[in-house]
Amino acid sequence: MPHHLGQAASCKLASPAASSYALRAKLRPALRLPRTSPYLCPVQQLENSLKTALQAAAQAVFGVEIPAASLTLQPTRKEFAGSFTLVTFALTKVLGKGPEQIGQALGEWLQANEPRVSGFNVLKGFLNLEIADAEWLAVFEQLRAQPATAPVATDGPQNVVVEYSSPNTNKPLHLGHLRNNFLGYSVAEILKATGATVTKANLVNDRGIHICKSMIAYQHFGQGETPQSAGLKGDHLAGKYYVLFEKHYREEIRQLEAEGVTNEVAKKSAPLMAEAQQMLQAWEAGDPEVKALWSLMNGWVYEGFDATYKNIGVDFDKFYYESGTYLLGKERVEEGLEKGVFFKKENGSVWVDLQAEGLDEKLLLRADGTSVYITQDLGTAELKYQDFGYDSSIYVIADEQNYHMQVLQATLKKLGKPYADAIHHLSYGMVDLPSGKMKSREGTVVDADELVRDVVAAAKAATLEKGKTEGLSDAELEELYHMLGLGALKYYLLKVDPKKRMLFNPEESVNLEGDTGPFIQYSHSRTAAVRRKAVELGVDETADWASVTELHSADSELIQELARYPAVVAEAAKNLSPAVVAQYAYDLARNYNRFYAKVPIFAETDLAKRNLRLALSARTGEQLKAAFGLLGIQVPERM
RNA sequence: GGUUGUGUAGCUCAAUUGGAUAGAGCAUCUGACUACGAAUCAGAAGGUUUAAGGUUCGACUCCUUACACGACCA
Repeated sequence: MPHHLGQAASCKLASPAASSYALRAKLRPALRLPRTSPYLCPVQQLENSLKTALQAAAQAVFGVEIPAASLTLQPTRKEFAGSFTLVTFALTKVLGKGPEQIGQALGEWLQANEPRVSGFNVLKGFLNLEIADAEWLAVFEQLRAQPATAPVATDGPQNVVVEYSSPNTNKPLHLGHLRNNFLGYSVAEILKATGATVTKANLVNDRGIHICKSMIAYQHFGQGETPQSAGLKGDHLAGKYYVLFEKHYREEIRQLEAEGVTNEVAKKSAPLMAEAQQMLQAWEAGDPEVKALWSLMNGWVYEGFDATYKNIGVDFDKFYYESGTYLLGKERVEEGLEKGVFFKKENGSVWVDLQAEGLDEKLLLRADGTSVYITQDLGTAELKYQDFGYDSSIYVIADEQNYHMQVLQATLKKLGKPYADAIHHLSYGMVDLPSGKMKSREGTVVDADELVRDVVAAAKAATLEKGKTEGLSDAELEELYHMLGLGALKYYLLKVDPKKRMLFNPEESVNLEGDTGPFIQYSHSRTAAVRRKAVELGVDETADWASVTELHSADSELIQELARYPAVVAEAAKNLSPAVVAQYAYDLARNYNRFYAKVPIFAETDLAKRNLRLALSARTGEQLKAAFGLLGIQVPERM
């Protein structure tokens, strides 16, 4: 490993040399391991027991056995009475009756024989079931038996590598990288919440023509400038020279064209580009002077990245560097030739034919023996498997590389790699601006560091305006502004389905009302205020509510929302979608605020009810914190 | 040209994977702070789900065709 990215680079999962792939393959013939049975959340358990009761009802009333799979139970829509709805259309054929008739008959039987069902109503083909308050109290008890952060067992993968961020070292991070970083971090945390072992990996693209461009420009115009002397973060300094290269390079092309050279030839023959190409060759040949400059500039960049990563709150367990892996793929190419799944053309270049897979012929190694992108990807995939023996390897990469990732997976399959099926491309859409696409050449790229500064400043201004932070120290205030600014930004980027292209509106991103991160952070700080007040009033925290028999609808609705959290985590993990968690956090916060406005807590005269509501409020706070933790967003005690 | 993704209120996003009258937020309008925190809550208005067919008890969701925008591959 040629470099270290500061503290973030602590590779606690560094692989022991003994863990060879061959050994692991023997130990692990199948990628999917047998699992403990998935954990069902209280709501799912209730649904299952309702299904069993419905089967019994069908048996008793119609004398027909219904498979559980044909019973579709869903949450009742808000405008109707009830909590669960059975769609009876699907049963008309099996039971030989009309949908209303079925609903009525099943409902009557349940109300008479199933104590959990306190009432029902039928509308067309929908049977709405009302659940007894005692059952909701039991559900809440069951939920509370586990802490909000308890792992949710699923039948998903248990040993996962999530590769994300993977920046180029010639310029600082921008808005697009932020979506990538937030997604990668969050998906890793969500998978951890299912009990999986997760390794966050970063494959740093530290070699190639792009960094040579920065280096050439630095040699020409740098005059020994350093991040310290320039007062610039290292990544921004490298970016400055990359821009300078492009500027002078364009100028050279223009001059050549003025002399009558065609654009195509000018691009290739411009002196600066020739120098950059030469430098790349010198680098590959190990030229000590070039390597020294490369180390120096990359070192600056890593310091800059390290600061940004720290600032935005993402981390990594393992760094890979292309300078260390780019040659590895050639072995895989040899392997493919030996196995006869790759072929050589007359000029010596190596290809794989993927037409049977609906793809194309793909170049794997150039005629001169130099590698292309996919060559190193083949090598890195193998290396990652040697290091971690994963049963799932997730690549967080923008959807412009969909084809590339398909080719990678298909090629690994051709090679007969057991881990080929474990590869998963988490493909996310690009981020657009109101002005259109981000284009680095047109200078419309939103810089990550600058953006973070802006959102934090906006959070600060709004917080000062509210003026509710009396008693916080200056340091605590700075922390709060940062928490709120980043909360707004992360939530904004994560609430959208990853696979969809999205629009970044700077004004909306710093908004803190409605469907925003700060709204949910505010809701959490409300639960914290309730807790403080309870302590202030000397309410016994262990006080129970055993005598409560009747609930307000706001109570039971909040319980129902709270109790589906484990199912939400499982779904988010299955779909690799932080948006599912974000949506849930918003729903829970809204539910809580409604509860807060509708029913009294401290003014409640029935002390058992008051105790229940305190417990509901506390649990809401824990789950908002847990859910936001999965998104990489912190929540404040007051704001 | 080939492959592929997307298209939902003025704008940004949802829709339990085929279920009820398609839901939220922003913006607009109206109400609620000497209530436990108004970064909140309650309400109004806003839709031929790009278009046309098809599949069935039922379609934003599945199929076909067209259109628009994007990405990738020559």
